[in-house]
Amino acid sequence: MRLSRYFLPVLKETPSDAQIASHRLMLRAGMIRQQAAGIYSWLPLGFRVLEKLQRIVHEEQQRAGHIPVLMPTLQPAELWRESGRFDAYGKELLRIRDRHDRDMLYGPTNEEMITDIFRSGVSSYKSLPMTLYHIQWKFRDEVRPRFGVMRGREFLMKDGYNFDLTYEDSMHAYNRHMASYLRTYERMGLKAIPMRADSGPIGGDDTHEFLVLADTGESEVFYDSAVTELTLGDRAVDYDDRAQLEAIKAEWTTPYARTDETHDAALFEQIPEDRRKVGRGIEVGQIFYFGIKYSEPMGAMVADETGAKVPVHMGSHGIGVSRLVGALIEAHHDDKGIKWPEAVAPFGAGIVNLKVGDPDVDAACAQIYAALSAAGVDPLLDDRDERAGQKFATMELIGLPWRITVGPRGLKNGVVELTCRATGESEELSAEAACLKLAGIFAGL
RNA sequence: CGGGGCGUAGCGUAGCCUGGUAGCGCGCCGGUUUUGGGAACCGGAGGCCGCGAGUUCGAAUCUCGCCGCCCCGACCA
Repeated sequence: MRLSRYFLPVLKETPSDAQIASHRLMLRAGMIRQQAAGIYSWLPLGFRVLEKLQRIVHEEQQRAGHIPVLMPTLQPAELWRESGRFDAYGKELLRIRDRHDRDMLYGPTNEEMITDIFRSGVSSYKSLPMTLYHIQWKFRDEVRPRFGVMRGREFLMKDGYNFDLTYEDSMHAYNRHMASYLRTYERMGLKAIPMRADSGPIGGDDTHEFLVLADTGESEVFYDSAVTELTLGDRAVDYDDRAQLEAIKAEWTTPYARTDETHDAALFEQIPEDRRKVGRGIEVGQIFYFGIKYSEPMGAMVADETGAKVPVHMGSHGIGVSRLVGALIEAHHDDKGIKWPEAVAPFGAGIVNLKVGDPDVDAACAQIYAALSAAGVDPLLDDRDERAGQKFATMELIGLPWRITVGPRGLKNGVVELTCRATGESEELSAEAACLKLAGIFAGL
């Protein structure tokens, strides 16, 4: 993309109603624009990040064998009356009436609807196990939205629902989600720690939430630092291997890690003192097992081997996709701006043309642009007629992981400058070498 | 939902107390000089001062009502 043809409304000054870093930076980098309290438009740069996150989530879900669907944002109240939640949910549920005076709602979650879909299409245990998921906008009419997209009223979420014949099968689905979530966050460049959690209004027995450590997090967290050392790395995960998934779950959930809701001071004290950590975290996902809470009242039954109709065991599992954008920035920024991990950066590299109009510089930039595009780096070329300082500041603000600076001075010596946003380190090398290096870095993503 | 605060140009703000031509910085447009870290100068465009009533000769300013937004707390993915 060429910056001169793009829409990137960056702000030099910070809008007054943004308190935390991610909110400030998202507004300043022209990623979002607020339309009402807790409701945002996603401008081109922000939309790119959101799409990259969605792609990773889709890939990892499908790798785990989960099946994508798409359910509507608006739901009929009838389904929620069946489960009893239409009246039980409280004011966070946005209720709407259509022209025929029918009660509708803007879905904050989809347990009822997915259960309805399941019961109308599945009647035998032979169809199990099955996990359906979608990525869709949700709405919770929070009393007090804040922190930009981290706690908006409208938010994009991946929510998945598993259907299994037995408790054991359902726990396998739980572990599958645990492992796939770990992979998902790791791919995004985040360290998310599963913590034992409260089940809240969705209800359920077994549940973990995934928290990204950040000073601005909304929850206080207590953990054994050993858990932050864990990494899935290149490990081959076989989602059908129950023993392996059980082991992964044990590995991540054995070290103490809890939010203040479930914190147990006595247990915490048993951790060696140098590993005992207290901090704050941003919740970016949660997995639940809730058994037959919905399948029984809503009649989601299958015939088992004996022909008896039994309610299916279910769980639901969410990843806060739009919130992740904020969490990523909280985890990766400095006083100059955002520092995107390569896998989720809106563009892989920025090419700064220091002398627009100079035939040699223009030609070199075009060449680099073509090479990076061909290599899948997805570059952003700053071909505006602006001063160097302004271009550098923009690149740093929007946080592209790599910057290639091309000017007459360097070209005279046959070099360009390659700068890493994360470390701030620069090196001079030929344009070809710079492109080759970036191609290598992005090849694995 | 309790407490506090704020709505003035795209963004940040002054003016409001004490009523009388709506100002500044950034950004934007044109020009000249500049050009490897947010340039300088000259010229310019852009405001129903959140909305509605009231008081007054006269309201951004005072009064009342409404709407919107933000912060702290409770709540929450």
